[in-house]
Amino acid sequence: MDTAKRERLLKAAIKIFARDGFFKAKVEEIAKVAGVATGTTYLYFKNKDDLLISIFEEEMTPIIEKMKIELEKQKSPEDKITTFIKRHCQVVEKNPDLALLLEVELRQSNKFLHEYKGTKFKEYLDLIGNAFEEGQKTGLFQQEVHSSIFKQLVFGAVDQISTNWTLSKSKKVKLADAADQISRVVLNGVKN
Amino acid sequence: MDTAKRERLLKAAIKIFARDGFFKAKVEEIAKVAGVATGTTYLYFKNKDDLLISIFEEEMTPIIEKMKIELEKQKSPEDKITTFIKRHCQVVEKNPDLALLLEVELRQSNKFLHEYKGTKFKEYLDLIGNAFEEGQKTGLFQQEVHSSIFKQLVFGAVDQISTNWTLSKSKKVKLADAADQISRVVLNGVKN
DNA sequence: ATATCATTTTGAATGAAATTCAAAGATAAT
DNA sequence: ATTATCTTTGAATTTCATTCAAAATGATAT
Repeated sequence: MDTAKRERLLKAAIKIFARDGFFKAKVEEIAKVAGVATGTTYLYFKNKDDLLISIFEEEMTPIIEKMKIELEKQKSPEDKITTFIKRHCQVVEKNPDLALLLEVELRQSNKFLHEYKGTKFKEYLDLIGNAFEEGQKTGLFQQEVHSSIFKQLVFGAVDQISTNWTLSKSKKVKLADAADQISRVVLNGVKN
Repeated sequence: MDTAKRERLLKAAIKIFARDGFFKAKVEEIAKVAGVATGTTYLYFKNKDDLLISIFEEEMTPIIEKMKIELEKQKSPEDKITTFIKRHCQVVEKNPDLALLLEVELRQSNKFLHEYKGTKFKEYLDLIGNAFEEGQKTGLFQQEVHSSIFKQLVFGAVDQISTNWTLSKSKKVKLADAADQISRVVLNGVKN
């Protein structure tokens, strides 16, 4: 098992999937970009789907870990939520190819790879949910809003805005500004 | 141009796309369900992507029209936004197959994401954006939040929550309750 | 260093599905 | 009824994902 070759294939796949979309992307081209023959791809990955799943597994894990560490540094639930939104946007800004892929394929995953992907994505969402519940316990946030609604509301908002930013050509709006506005609205919206 | 035949193809496509997913669905089977030969599909639609985009266009148009009429009845910007969220959720609840198709499969189409970005979707988003700007003018809503951020925030939140509801098996949470909570958070979040 | 065996890589062959298009069928006009 | 035009057909073509027999590379023993 040549780890470097596997890594080259993963990076090439991120690039090509982001550019062409998962279904239009040609395995032949991913192999070419990685500098191997078409068939070699199938020595390192079961098939095209497995290539996508491996990207989730291997690229998402460290991102979630870093996010967890960052949130633990924040003392107040408010700061945790602000930090989550800000850092999510920073990750998107820094890895537009990966972001586009995760953003767009996530829904498909929700449908087809539900069993596999469920835990990883849930883990990410729960970072928001847990911070919110903590804030509810201390009386900072309203009791009337359910945490499972709040976490999806925040993720949905951030995801929509950052996906749109990634796809837009101009990039005249800074994503960090958008992050500030999202934080302002959602926190103001649930504070007592 | 045989309108009835075109309509039969569209309805067949909604059925088969919803059952098998866009990429697993075979054009041959859509044609069979519609009672025409495979090639006939290509006389009415440019290709498989165009079939999906046409579903979006033609099913979305009456939905947007009804939403517009409903919003015009509301006097305050606040009521317009609450109504938008509530009615979006009602439409999703009433047409789960179509909703799933628009929410999940549409995003898989490269054409939709990169090339199409149609006016229809913008039109829908602007219903939120316009209500928000109206509220800003009358001093009801904060000036610091930009309408293009607000409209995407609201749509992203509603879409995330309703997509998740559609995909979830249990359906124990009522989507109408979720809609109330979303309205509460986003309006409370931007009010002066 | 050479022969033998094992592992990895290759890219042409296979199969499945989207798309095309020449021929067949239907409709209208004279 | 015959010719011209327009529509539909489905087999042929094209485009990929995936497979696999052969070639290349590497490891081990003599």
